[in-house]
Amino acid sequence: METAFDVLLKRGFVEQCTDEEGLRTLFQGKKVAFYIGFDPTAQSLHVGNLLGLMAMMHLKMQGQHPLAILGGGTAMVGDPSGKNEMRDVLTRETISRNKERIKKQLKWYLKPQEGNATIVDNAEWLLKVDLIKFLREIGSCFSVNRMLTMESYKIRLEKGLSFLEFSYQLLQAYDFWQVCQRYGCRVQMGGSDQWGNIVAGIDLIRRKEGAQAYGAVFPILTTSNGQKMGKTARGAVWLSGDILSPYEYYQYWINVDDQDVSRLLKLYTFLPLEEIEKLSLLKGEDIRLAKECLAYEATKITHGPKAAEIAQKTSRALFGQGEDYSKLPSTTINLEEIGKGIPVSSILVMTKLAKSKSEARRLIEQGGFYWEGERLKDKEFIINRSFLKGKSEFLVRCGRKKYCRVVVVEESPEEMSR
RNA sequence: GGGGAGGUGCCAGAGUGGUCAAAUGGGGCGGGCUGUAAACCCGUUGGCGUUGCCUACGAUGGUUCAAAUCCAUCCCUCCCCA
Repeated sequence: METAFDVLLKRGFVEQCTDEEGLRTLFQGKKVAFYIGFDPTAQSLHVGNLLGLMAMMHLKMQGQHPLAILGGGTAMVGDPSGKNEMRDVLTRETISRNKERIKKQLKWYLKPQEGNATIVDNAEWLLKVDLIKFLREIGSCFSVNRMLTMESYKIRLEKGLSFLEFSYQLLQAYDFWQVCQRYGCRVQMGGSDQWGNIVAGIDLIRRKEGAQAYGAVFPILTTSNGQKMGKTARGAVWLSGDILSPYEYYQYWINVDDQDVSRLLKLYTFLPLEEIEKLSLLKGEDIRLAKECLAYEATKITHGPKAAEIAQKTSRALFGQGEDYSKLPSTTINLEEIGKGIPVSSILVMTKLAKSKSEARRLIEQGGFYWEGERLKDKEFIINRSFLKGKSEFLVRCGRKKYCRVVVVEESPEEMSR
């Protein structure tokens, strides 16, 4: 019989786990609480975190009970795993700001209000911990010798590791023990860099409870030629729409490597495996169709069906047939300003297509700027009223695939709101 | 606490008084080729009012006509010893 765990296995979510048979039996039939932690170290979760969320959603659909730990306590310390440099110690204010945002995201995916999913903040127990008691009860269970041999510390042992970060593993192990007691949770999952921390928790539970706990880790997201995925020019692929618009999110998926499509479809969409198999048979140019499915489904999951549709329409309009790119991110410019004349380089900065005027000039010079589809190579060009020819909306393109809409308005937005 | 080595651009890593906005590689960006793919080739990669100016080589002061380079103090990291 196929268990919920098998679903994850088949879709390629499991890179490594402690006891495959054990997990399979555990997931047979009855509800099992399992947990994944999310530390609020940034303003938003990113596609890497989404992998865990996808796993949680899958298991939830299979009738299991996911438990998300919001790492309000652990974020105070900072996980050194997988990092090759010391982390900045985040201020309490930053953490609590991030926490609010990330909690919203977790709710969006896990929908705890429907039941069968729980979100807890580990600050709840970690902030109350008494140091001496902790060291005696938990610290005594850890062997520094053993910790030092762990892969996750290896880089950092060369580059520097403070005690603060070193102790992170104890906190995560403690977390696991806590949720084991509080929720009867005996399974933890995470990114592959979490292996060490997860195993530490399993050991702690064995020592404290004499109980068997389990762990599984997801593969690291790399492109087929070995580079880390989830990076764009603008940094990580954020899940929050106000940092990365649904359109840009959609584009990220559309632009994925051919060779990664099938794997990503399994991981980042809920499409049935048979369907994915069919899509994987596509060859050459047609692979784009599979990418469209991927992009659409993935965008639907994080931004909703409506946003996904708009993103798809916009994308098609810009790169294929169709005219409706009205939903493309746009920048408004005051007509009065245009009257005075604005250098093109400034327009590029305003539309955020270039970070600075120097960069904008460079880009124009190199022939990477297009105004209404026409290459404009004069970096000193001044946009003025006569150039607009009475139109009030323009499509601006930068490079091969970055677009922005420029809308000319009579008055500045501030004046309009007054 | 003692001794040694270091902190350079997005990253890695040269440079050890002027010729340094800083070699080289990676990454990024732009162009070409294409399928909004990969690979490959070419160009580019601090900012600005761009033949010039400003800000930058851990921080702050100092020496000098001139400092990433010399001196002082401080902060941080690594290694060895305790």
